[in-house]
Amino acid sequence: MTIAEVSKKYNLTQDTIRYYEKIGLIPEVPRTKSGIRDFDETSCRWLEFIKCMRAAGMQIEVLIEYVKLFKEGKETVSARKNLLVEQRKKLLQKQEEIKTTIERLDYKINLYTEIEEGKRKDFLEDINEQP
Amino acid sequence: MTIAEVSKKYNLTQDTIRYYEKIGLIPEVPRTKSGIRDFDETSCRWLEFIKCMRAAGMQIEVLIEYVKLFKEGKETVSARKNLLVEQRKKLLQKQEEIKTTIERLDYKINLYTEIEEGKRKDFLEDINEQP
DNA sequence: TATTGACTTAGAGCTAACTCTAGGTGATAA
DNA sequence: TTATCACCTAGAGTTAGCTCTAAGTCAATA
Repeated sequence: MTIAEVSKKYNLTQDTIRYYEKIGLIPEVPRTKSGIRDFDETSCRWLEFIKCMRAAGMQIEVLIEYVKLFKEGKETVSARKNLLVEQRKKLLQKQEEIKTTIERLDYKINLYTEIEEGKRKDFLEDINEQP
Repeated sequence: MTIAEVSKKYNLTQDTIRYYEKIGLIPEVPRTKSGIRDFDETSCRWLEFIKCMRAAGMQIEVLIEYVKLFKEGKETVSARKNLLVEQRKKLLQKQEEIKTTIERLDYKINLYTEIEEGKRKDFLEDINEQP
Protein backbone atom coordinates (compact mmCIF):
# COMPACT_ATOMS: atom_id res chain seq x y z
CA MET A 1 0.00 0.00 0.00
CA THR A 2 1.18 3.51 -0.78
CA ILE A 3 1.26 6.25 1.81
CA ALA A 4 -1.68 7.88 0.04
CA GLU A 5 -3.81 4.79 0.55
CA VAL A 6 -2.77 4.33 4.16
CA SER A 7 -3.37 8.01 4.83
CA LYS A 8 -6.92 7.65 3.57
CA LYS A 9 -7.51 4.36 5.37
CA TYR A 10 -6.54 5.65 8.80
CA ASN A 11 -7.37 9.30 8.31
CA LEU A 12 -3.87 10.49 9.17
CA THR A 13 -2.02 12.97 6.94
CA GLN A 14 0.95 11.71 4.95
CA ASP A 15 3.09 14.19 6.87
CA THR A 16 1.97 12.71 10.17
CA ILE A 17 2.69 9.17 9.01
CA ARG A 18 6.18 10.09 7.79
CA TYR A 19 6.76 11.98 11.03
CA TYR A 20 5.70 8.94 13.06
CA GLU A 21 8.15 6.74 11.23
CA LYS A 22 10.95 9.30 11.48
CA ILE A 23 10.72 9.58 15.26
CA GLY A 24 10.34 5.82 15.78
CA LEU A 25 6.69 5.86 16.76
CA ILE A 26 6.16 3.06 14.28
CA PRO A 27 8.89 0.65 13.12
CA GLU A 28 10.49 1.32 9.73
CA VAL A 29 8.13 0.82 6.84
CA PRO A 30 9.30 -1.43 3.96
CA ARG A 31 10.35 0.40 0.78
CA THR A 32 10.30 -0.31 -2.95
CA LYS A 33 13.69 -0.42 -4.72
CA SER A 34 13.23 3.26 -5.52
CA GLY A 35 12.76 4.18 -1.88
CA ILE A 36 9.00 4.61 -1.79
CA ARG A 37 7.16 3.34 1.29
CA ASP A 38 5.19 0.14 0.69
CA PHE A 39 3.06 -0.51 3.75
CA ASP A 40 2.45 -4.16 4.60
CA GLU A 41 -0.05 -5.54 7.12
CA THR A 42 2.32 -5.19 10.02
CA SER A 43 2.99 -1.52 9.27
CA CYS A 44 -0.73 -0.91 8.99
CA ARG A 45 -1.43 -2.61 12.30
CA TRP A 46 1.24 -0.55 13.97
CA LEU A 47 -0.24 2.64 12.60
CA GLU A 48 -3.70 1.67 13.72
CA PHE A 49 -2.40 0.77 17.17
CA ILE A 50 -0.55 4.05 17.54
CA LYS A 51 -3.55 6.00 16.31
CA CYS A 52 -5.70 4.37 18.98
CA MET A 53 -3.21 5.10 21.75
CA ARG A 54 -2.74 8.69 20.60
CA ALA A 55 -6.51 9.22 20.43
CA ALA A 56 -6.62 8.45 24.13
CA GLY A 57 -3.91 11.05 24.70
CA MET A 58 -1.01 8.74 25.37
CA GLN A 59 2.28 10.59 24.98
CA ILE A 60 4.51 10.06 21.99
CA GLU A 61 7.62 9.64 24.18
CA VAL A 62 6.03 6.69 25.94
CA LEU A 63 4.95 5.06 22.71
CA ILE A 64 8.43 5.48 21.23
CA GLU A 65 9.79 3.64 24.27
CA TYR A 66 7.23 0.88 23.78
CA VAL A 67 8.21 0.43 20.13
CA LYS A 68 11.87 0.41 21.11
CA LEU A 69 11.29 -2.33 23.67
CA PHE A 70 9.17 -4.29 21.22
CA LYS A 71 12.01 -4.26 18.70
CA GLU A 72 14.39 -5.62 21.32
CA GLY A 73 12.37 -8.82 21.55
CA LYS A 74 11.17 -11.27 24.19
CA GLU A 75 13.47 -10.13 26.98
CA THR A 76 11.52 -6.87 27.25
CA VAL A 77 8.09 -8.42 27.83
CA SER A 78 8.03 -7.43 31.51
CA ALA A 79 9.28 -3.92 30.79
CA ARG A 80 6.57 -3.50 28.20
CA LYS A 81 3.95 -4.82 30.55
CA ASN A 82 5.01 -2.36 33.23
CA LEU A 83 4.87 0.47 30.75
CA LEU A 84 1.35 -0.45 29.67
CA VAL A 85 0.16 -0.93 33.25
CA GLU A 86 1.39 2.54 34.12
CA GLN A 87 -0.31 4.08 31.12
CA ARG A 88 -3.51 2.24 31.95
CA LYS A 89 -3.46 3.83 35.37
CA LYS A 90 -3.11 7.27 33.82
CA LEU A 91 -6.01 6.64 31.49
CA LEU A 92 -8.23 5.52 34.37
CA GLN A 93 -7.40 8.74 36.13
CA LYS A 94 -8.18 10.82 33.06
CA GLN A 95 -11.44 8.92 32.70
CA GLU A 96 -12.30 9.89 36.28
CA GLU A 97 -11.56 13.55 35.60
CA ILE A 98 -13.73 13.53 32.52
CA LYS A 99 -16.56 11.86 34.41
CA THR A 100 -16.39 14.53 37.10
CA THR A 101 -16.41 17.28 34.51
CA ILE A 102 -19.36 15.78 32.61
CA GLU A 103 -21.35 15.63 35.85
CA ARG A 104 -20.57 19.23 36.46
CA LEU A 105 -21.59 20.19 32.94
CA ASP A 106 -24.83 18.26 33.40
CA TYR A 107 -25.61 20.28 36.49
CA LYS A 108 -25.01 23.56 34.70
CA ILE A 109 -26.81 22.55 31.54
CA ASN A 110 -29.81 21.54 33.61
CA LEU A 111 -29.75 24.86 35.42
CA TYR A 112 -29.60 26.77 32.15
CA THR A 113 -32.51 24.74 30.84
CA GLU A 114 -34.59 25.66 33.87
CA ILE A 115 -33.73 29.31 33.41
CA GLU A 116 -34.75 29.11 29.76
CA GLU A 117 -38.05 27.54 30.77
CA GLY A 118 -38.67 30.35 33.23
CA LYS A 119 -38.57 28.01 36.20
CA ARG A 120 -35.82 30.04 37.78
CA LYS A 121 -36.89 33.65 37.24
CA ASP A 122 -35.43 34.36 40.65
CA PHE A 123 -32.03 33.10 39.63
CA LEU A 124 -29.14 35.43 40.26
CA GLU A 125 -26.47 35.29 37.60
CA ASP A 126 -23.35 34.14 39.43
CA ILE A 127 -20.60 31.61 39.34
CA ASN A 128 -22.14 30.60 42.70
CA GLU A 129 -24.49 28.44 40.74
CA GLN A 130 -21.72 25.86 40.89
CA PRO A 131 -22.10 22.90 43.27
CA MET B 1 -6.33 35.70 49.69
CA THR B 2 -2.95 36.30 48.09
CA ILE B 3 -1.88 34.63 44.90
CA ALA B 4 0.55 32.50 46.93
CA GLU B 5 -2.29 31.10 49.03
CA VAL B 6 -4.53 30.47 46.05
CA SER B 7 -1.66 28.85 44.19
CA LYS B 8 -1.18 26.43 47.04
CA LYS B 9 -4.90 25.82 47.51
CA TYR B 10 -5.53 24.83 43.90
CA ASN B 11 -2.11 23.55 43.03
CA LEU B 12 -1.66 25.91 40.11
CA THR B 13 1.51 27.98 39.71
CA GLN B 14 1.29 31.72 40.25
CA ASP B 15 2.36 32.15 36.66
CA THR B 16 -0.52 30.02 35.46
CA ILE B 17 -3.03 31.93 37.55
CA ARG B 18 -1.78 35.30 36.28
CA TYR B 19 -1.79 33.93 32.76
CA TYR B 20 -5.39 32.75 33.14
CA GLU B 21 -6.47 36.18 34.27
CA LYS B 22 -4.51 37.92 31.54
CA ILE B 23 -6.15 35.97 28.73
CA GLY B 24 -9.64 36.20 30.23
CA LEU B 25 -9.95 32.61 31.33
CA ILE B 26 -11.10 33.88 34.68
CA PRO B 27 -12.71 37.30 35.27
CA GLU B 28 -10.52 40.06 36.65
CA VAL B 29 -9.41 39.44 40.21
CA PRO B 30 -9.96 42.25 42.77
CA ARG B 31 -6.85 44.20 43.77
CA THR B 32 -5.62 46.00 46.87
CA LYS B 33 -5.01 49.77 46.53
CA SER B 34 -1.40 48.97 45.68
CA GLY B 35 -2.36 46.68 42.81
CA ILE B 36 -1.88 43.29 44.43
CA ARG B 37 -4.42 40.57 43.65
CA ASP B 38 -6.77 39.84 46.53
CA PHE B 39 -8.78 36.74 45.63
CA ASP B 40 -12.33 36.64 46.95
CA GLU B 41 -14.66 33.62 46.97
CA THR B 42 -15.92 34.29 43.47
CA SER B 43 -12.41 34.41 42.04
CA CYS B 44 -11.56 31.19 43.82
CA ARG B 45 -14.66 29.46 42.51
CA TRP B 46 -13.82 30.55 38.99
CA LEU B 47 -10.32 29.20 39.31
CA GLU B 48 -11.58 25.92 40.66
CA PHE B 49 -14.13 25.66 37.86
CA ILE B 50 -11.56 26.39 35.17
CA LYS B 51 -9.14 23.93 36.71
CA CYS B 52 -11.78 21.21 36.56
CA MET B 53 -12.65 21.95 32.92
CA ARG B 54 -8.98 22.09 31.92
CA ALA B 55 -8.27 18.81 33.69
CA ALA B 56 -10.80 17.19 31.36
CA GLY B 57 -8.95 18.70 28.41
CA MET B 58 -11.42 21.43 27.51
CA GLN B 59 -9.78 24.04 25.30
CA ILE B 60 -8.84 27.43 26.65
CA GLU B 61 -10.43 29.21 23.67
CA VAL B 62 -13.79 27.69 24.50
CA LEU B 63 -13.53 28.58 28.17
CA ILE B 64 -12.60 32.17 27.32
CA GLU B 65 -15.77 32.36 25.22
CA TYR B 66 -17.79 30.97 28.13
CA VAL B 67 -16.39 33.57 30.53
CA LYS B 68 -17.06 36.30 27.98
CA LEU B 69 -20.69 35.22 27.63
CA PHE B 70 -21.04 34.93 31.39
CA LYS B 71 -19.90 38.53 31.80
CA GLU B 72 -22.51 39.70 29.29
CA GLY B 73 -25.28 38.52 31.59
CA LYS B 74 -28.67 36.83 31.36
CA GLU B 75 -29.17 37.31 27.62
CA THR B 76 -26.44 34.79 26.92
CA VAL B 77 -27.90 31.90 28.92
CA SER B 78 -28.86 29.97 25.79
CA ALA B 79 -25.55 30.59 24.10
CA ARG B 80 -23.75 29.34 27.17
CA LYS B 81 -25.96 26.30 27.36
CA ASN B 82 -25.22 25.46 23.73
CA LEU B 83 -21.53 25.84 24.34
CA LEU B 84 -21.64 23.50 27.32
CA VAL B 85 -23.77 20.95 25.50
CA GLU B 86 -21.28 20.87 22.66
CA GLN B 87 -18.37 20.43 25.04
CA ARG B 88 -20.21 17.69 26.87
CA LYS B 89 -20.54 15.83 23.60
CA LYS B 90 -16.82 16.09 23.00
CA LEU B 91 -16.06 14.78 26.46
CA LEU B 92 -18.36 11.81 25.96
CA GLN B 93 -16.49 11.02 22.78
CA LYS B 94 -13.13 11.30 24.48
CA GLN B 95 -14.43 9.06 27.23
CA GLU B 96 -15.33 6.49 24.59
CA GLU B 97 -11.86 6.65 23.04
CA ILE B 98 -10.24 6.17 26.42
CA LYS B 99 -12.49 3.23 27.20
CA THR B 100 -11.54 1.57 23.91
CA THR B 101 -7.88 2.14 24.60
CA ILE B 102 -8.08 0.78 28.14
CA GLU B 103 -9.73 -2.38 26.83
CA ARG B 104 -6.95 -2.79 24.33
CA LEU B 105 -4.33 -2.26 27.02
CA ASP B 106 -6.07 -4.86 29.18
CA TYR B 107 -5.84 -7.37 26.37
CA LYS B 108 -2.14 -6.76 25.89
CA ILE B 109 -1.35 -6.65 29.59
CA ASN B 110 -3.11 -9.97 30.03
CA LEU B 111 -1.16 -11.45 27.15
CA TYR B 112 2.13 -10.26 28.61
CA THR B 113 1.16 -11.73 31.97
CA GLU B 114 0.53 -15.11 30.37
CA ILE B 115 3.88 -14.95 28.61
CA GLU B 116 5.57 -14.11 31.90
CA GLU B 117 3.88 -17.07 33.52
CA GLY B 118 5.09 -19.36 30.77
CA LYS B 119 1.55 -20.11 29.61
CA ARG B 120 2.38 -18.90 26.13
CA LYS B 121 5.78 -20.38 25.37
CA ASP B 122 4.57 -20.81 21.81
CA PHE B 123 3.87 -17.12 21.43
CA LEU B 124 5.50 -15.42 18.48
CA GLU B 125 6.58 -11.87 19.17
CA ASP B 126 4.55 -9.74 16.79
CA ILE B 127 2.26 -6.78 16.63
CA ASN B 128 -0.18 -9.43 15.36
CA GLU B 129 -0.98 -10.10 18.95
CA GLN B 130 -3.40 -7.20 18.63
CA PRO B 131 -7.13 -7.96 18.44
C1' DT C 1 16.08 54.38 56.81
C1' DA C 2 17.66 50.60 54.42
C1' DT C 3 16.75 46.17 53.00
C1' DT C 4 14.15 42.17 52.35
C1' DG C 5 10.75 39.58 50.14
C1' DA C 6 6.37 38.98 48.04
C1' DC C 7 4.19 40.91 44.71
C1' DT C 8 3.70 43.33 39.81
C1' DT C 9 4.26 43.64 34.39
C1' DA C 10 5.65 42.83 29.52
C1' DG C 11 7.43 39.99 26.82
C1' DA C 12 10.65 36.19 25.61
C1' DG C 13 11.27 31.17 25.77
C1' DC C 14 9.85 26.42 25.94
C1' DT C 15 7.60 21.77 24.80
C1' DA C 16 4.68 18.58 22.36
C1' DA C 17 2.92 17.33 18.27
C1' DC C 18 2.39 18.17 14.29
C1' DT C 19 2.40 20.85 9.49
C1' DC C 20 4.49 23.13 5.81
C1' DT C 21 8.18 24.36 2.38
C1' DA C 22 11.65 23.79 -0.91
C1' DG C 23 14.05 21.17 -3.65
C1' DG C 24 14.80 16.54 -5.53
C1' DT C 25 13.78 11.63 -7.70
C1' DG C 26 11.69 8.17 -10.47
C1' DA C 27 7.90 5.78 -12.96
C1' DT C 28 4.46 6.43 -16.33
C1' DA C 29 1.45 8.77 -19.97
C1' DA C 30 1.35 11.83 -24.34
C1' DT D 1 11.48 12.27 -24.62
C1' DT D 2 9.38 15.30 -22.15
C1' DA D 3 6.23 16.35 -18.76
C1' DT D 4 3.47 15.09 -15.02
C1' DC D 5 2.63 13.40 -10.66
C1' DA D 6 3.20 10.99 -6.57
C1' DC D 7 6.51 10.26 -3.85
C1' DC D 8 10.99 11.52 -1.12
C1' DT D 9 14.06 14.40 2.53
C1' DA D 10 15.72 17.96 5.71
C1' DG D 11 14.55 21.34 8.12
C1' DA D 12 11.75 25.49 9.17
C1' DG D 13 7.28 27.05 10.96
C1' DT D 14 3.01 26.68 13.74
C1' DT D 15 -0.15 26.18 17.77
C1' DA D 16 -1.60 25.51 22.50
C1' DG D 17 -0.53 26.15 26.87
C1' DC D 18 2.17 27.33 29.80
C1' DT D 19 6.88 28.97 32.15
C1' DC D 20 10.61 31.96 32.78
C1' DT D 21 13.19 36.46 32.91
C1' DA D 22 14.10 41.07 33.91
C1' DA D 23 13.05 45.03 35.87
C1' DG D 24 10.12 47.43 38.91
C1' DT D 25 6.86 48.51 43.26
C1' DC D 26 5.49 48.38 47.91
C1' DA D 27 4.89 46.98 52.83
C1' DA D 28 7.11 45.32 56.73
C1' DT D 29 10.98 44.43 59.42
C1' DA D 30 16.23 45.19 61.29
